[in-house]
Amino acid sequence: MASESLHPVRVVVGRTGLSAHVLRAWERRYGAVSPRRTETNRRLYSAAEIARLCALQRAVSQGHTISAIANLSDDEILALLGDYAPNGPVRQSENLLNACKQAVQEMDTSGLMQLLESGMVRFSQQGLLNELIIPLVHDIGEKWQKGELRIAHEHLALGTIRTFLGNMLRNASTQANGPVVVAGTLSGQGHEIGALIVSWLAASQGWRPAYLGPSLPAEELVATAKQLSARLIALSFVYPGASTRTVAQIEQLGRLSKQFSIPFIAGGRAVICYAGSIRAAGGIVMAEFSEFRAYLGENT
Amino acid sequence: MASESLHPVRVVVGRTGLSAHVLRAWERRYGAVSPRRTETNRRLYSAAEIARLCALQRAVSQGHTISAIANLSDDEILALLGDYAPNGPVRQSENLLNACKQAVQEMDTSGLMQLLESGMVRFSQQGLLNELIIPLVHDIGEKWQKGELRIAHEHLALGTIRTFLGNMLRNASTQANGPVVVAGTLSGQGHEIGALIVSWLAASQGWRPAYLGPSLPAEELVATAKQLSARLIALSFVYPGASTRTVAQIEQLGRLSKQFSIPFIAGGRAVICYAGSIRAAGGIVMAEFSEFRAYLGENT
DNA sequence: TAAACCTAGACAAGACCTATACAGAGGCTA
DNA sequence: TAGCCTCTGTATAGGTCTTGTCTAGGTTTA
Repeated sequence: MASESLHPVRVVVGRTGLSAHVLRAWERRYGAVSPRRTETNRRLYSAAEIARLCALQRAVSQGHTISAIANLSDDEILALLGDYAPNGPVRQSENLLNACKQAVQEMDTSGLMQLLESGMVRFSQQGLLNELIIPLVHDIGEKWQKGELRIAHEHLALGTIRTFLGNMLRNASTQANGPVVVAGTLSGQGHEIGALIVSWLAASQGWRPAYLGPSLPAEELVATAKQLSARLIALSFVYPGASTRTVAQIEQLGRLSKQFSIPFIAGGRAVICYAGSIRAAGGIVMAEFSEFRAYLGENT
Repeated sequence: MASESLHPVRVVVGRTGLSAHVLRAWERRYGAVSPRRTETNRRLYSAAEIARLCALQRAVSQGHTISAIANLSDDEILALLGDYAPNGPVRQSENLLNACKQAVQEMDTSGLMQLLESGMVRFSQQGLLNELIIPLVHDIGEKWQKGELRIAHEHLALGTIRTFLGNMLRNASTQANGPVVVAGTLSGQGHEIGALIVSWLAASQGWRPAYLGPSLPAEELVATAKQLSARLIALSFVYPGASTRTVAQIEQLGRLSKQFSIPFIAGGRAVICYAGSIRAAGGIVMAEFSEFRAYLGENT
């Protein structure tokens, strides 16, 4: 097979933060890596070698001596760093979740994104949602309310998760002729993660989601649903307190939904606060994503 | 096959930002492209060749050496850039911007995403911003104000663009030791595209952006900047009208910015409305992304 | 005729290589 | 405690390779 991507030394310097001198010293003295060479003897590092160097550097900064660890296997280095548990999947998910929480605390967005992506590889969709993303989002919400995280932590983390989910949504294979579901949140509900998850779930069940984002008036949701001949409108509620504004929006949505006979369905952490209004307006209340998944499966 | 559009060298210079000298050197020394010639020996570049040159340029700016990558296939170059190769043939539309506008009108998010991605292949970063994304966002804003688009169109389109930019940001290679810039918008400024673009530009100039998303109080921005030892705070203003709330936030930011001596810089469509307050608070006003890029380059 | 474009060749900055030296931190021994 | 050793990041010297830029001189275009 042809060349996997190979990188000159300056890329490695930039990505690892190690100086070129150190890179050469580690190679010469301890054989930490063995990069290939060009015909003219320039080093060419593979992505795996760069990752290894990053791991080595982290281990060194944690107090290990380079001479002692330079010739360990990749797995051993990762084990040293503690973020890789060769045990059962339970441990793994716990570790991953904790690592994510720590990344949030440290405002390390690229680290968080990497962890999410590694979760994508390690879990099924359902597992990823139930064991990583949802607990993480809940944890962030709670810590924020308790004042343990600043607003900035929350924004940084949710922004990263948003990008991650947006990606998942984009890469989910969409059926060309699947039924359309319009997803979003009502005016005043500014939290979009739930609606994104819903869109992603729908896409993975063969529906075609139209993700409208947060804070939309009821008319807009319905008008869009009409234009796209949607078979369903899905909403997410996160802010509790049953604000009158939100209730009014729900009532209006109920009227329009009947008029054009497009059913709507509601979920999210705060959906129970609005359950009465939603049922009265003719909507379906779902407490769990799994119920939503089942609903989608039955009505494809 | 009828005449596909062929472009003289000056067009290529404009679109790629490479000098004519460099274009010829890459061709002569590494065979990066093989443009056709007129009868009088002038070079004529195809759209595909221009795209290839853009991709090569991006790869070089990420640290690859031109000699090593000039003779890779198009797909290999894209793989190097971390973008996945488009599975289908790239839609050949002479005017990408119009196609995007139409996709917005038709609420075709996946079409819009595809178009944005093909733009990524076809333009340099600069070209993509100036010729596609910024005009598109402006167009959406204008049509929305005129009532030609519904809110839902706007949300759908901006959500897609958000995901796209979030991706660009993620894939931009980050320097391990680059200076940190905190990017976001102040409370009341809910439009995040500008701040995302800023983060992306910063990342591509060797900075490490912390993208905080929209609507943050000044204290949060500064506290985050302090925690991350940021060298700069970058803001985006989109809503005009000089609301007193925003002005108050700017003033507070000015105070905190002085206190901790972290400079701040502001851009965005509505920045002129606030230029007075910003300058009074000690901030730098930038009307164009190119100025911002220059600032970043000088202060790395 | 001025500006744009072409070829061919030259040049200089700087990126990268090897080899060697050096100095501070820490540990071990007497 | 002094003396000595190892470990490890950093610096220097001197060479090669890479690559953007420039020059010189000719041709085409507007």
